Amino acid sequence: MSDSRVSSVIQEWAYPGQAHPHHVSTNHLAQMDMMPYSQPQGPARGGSDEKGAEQVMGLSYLPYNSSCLINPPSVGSTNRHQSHAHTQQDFSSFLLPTLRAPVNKRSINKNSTEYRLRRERNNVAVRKSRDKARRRVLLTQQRAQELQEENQKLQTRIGQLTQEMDTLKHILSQRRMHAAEEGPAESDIQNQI
Amino acid sequence: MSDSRVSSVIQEWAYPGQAHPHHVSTNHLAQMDMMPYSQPQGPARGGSDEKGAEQVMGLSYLPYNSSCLINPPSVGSTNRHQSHAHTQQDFSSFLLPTLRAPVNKRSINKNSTEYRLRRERNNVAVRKSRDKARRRVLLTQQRAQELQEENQKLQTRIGQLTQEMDTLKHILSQRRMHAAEEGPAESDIQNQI
DNA sequence: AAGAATTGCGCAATAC
DNA sequence: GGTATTGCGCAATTCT
Repeated sequence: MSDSRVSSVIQEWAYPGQAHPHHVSTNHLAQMDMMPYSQPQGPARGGSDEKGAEQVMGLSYLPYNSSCLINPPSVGSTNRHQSHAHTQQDFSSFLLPTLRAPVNKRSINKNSTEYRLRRERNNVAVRKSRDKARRRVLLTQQRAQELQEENQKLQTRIGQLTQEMDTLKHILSQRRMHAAEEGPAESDIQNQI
Repeated sequence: MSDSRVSSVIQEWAYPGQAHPHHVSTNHLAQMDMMPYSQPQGPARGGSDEKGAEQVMGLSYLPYNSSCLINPPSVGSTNRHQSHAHTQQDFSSFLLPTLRAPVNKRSINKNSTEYRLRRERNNVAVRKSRDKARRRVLLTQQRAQELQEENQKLQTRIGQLTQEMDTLKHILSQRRMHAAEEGPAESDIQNQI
């Protein structure tokens, strides 16, 4: 509920090599709801795996967290992602110094194993969280459905009871009249109801 | 419910110019729920605008839809996105011909105005759709809440009616006894209820 | 202080 | 053809 996320303003700086992949989408056919959200092992989880992408970076442009990319030549991509490519694009070395805006920030090496690990862990968490959300929504819908049905039944029940009440009251009033004719006394009905 | 999306296997082919940006995120502070999902005009919608990015491309490697990128020199970015940069990166012209794998597919120029237009329209649609989904979920939650409350009231009402019924029945049985003492007759109560 | 959980976003595939 | 949905990964934040 507290979404004060200032949103990310990512600036592409690498003048020439500025592209930064991203997407590297994978197959995600298995929606398995039972799976413990294991890391999408190589070809697992989808089918063919993803690749791609080594981006020079995407730095955010925010006051509290703008990141510059210092894409070091460490092209040794060890992750299934960004398997190939990025053979040349370190323009950053001479381009960014000029264009790069918030040069003062933490640099994140998107090729580092640590980065990939964090990303992968987050991806797992994201999938888990979304599954959870989906289930929650479904449960809420079901609950609403059930409540609606129960409501219907209760309404019906109330209708029946009300009718019975009317009948009884009618009968009682009749009785009272009869009783009055014979001998005016015992007027407890009015008081009791 | 029919999510047969085979997932996308995006292959980065541009040997050298292969990077493809992506992200270019913008500030999205305004979550405005009233806005008609207008295209994120320049600085509008967030604050600072996004830029960046022209990637050489990312082609999918699927049987039914693998796309190659034929990033033509048409670097003339006209969109607010990728405002600057992409001043030179047409490696594709001489690199892809060699490495490009599934050369037989539709080529998508990610720098084309048409592509950006489509993307932007889709982004708008996505935002709209998600807002709608969010509202739907909220409504369902509210409805469940209301139904729950109404249910409570109905239950209470039924409790009251039931009790009154019992009282009336009790009174009637008393009366009947009295009536029986005086003169056994008119036994309509049992039949009427 | 660090990792997990959330959430907005854009992309691409696909449903409509 | 175009919009609407949906899964996904990223990054910023929040929660623990």
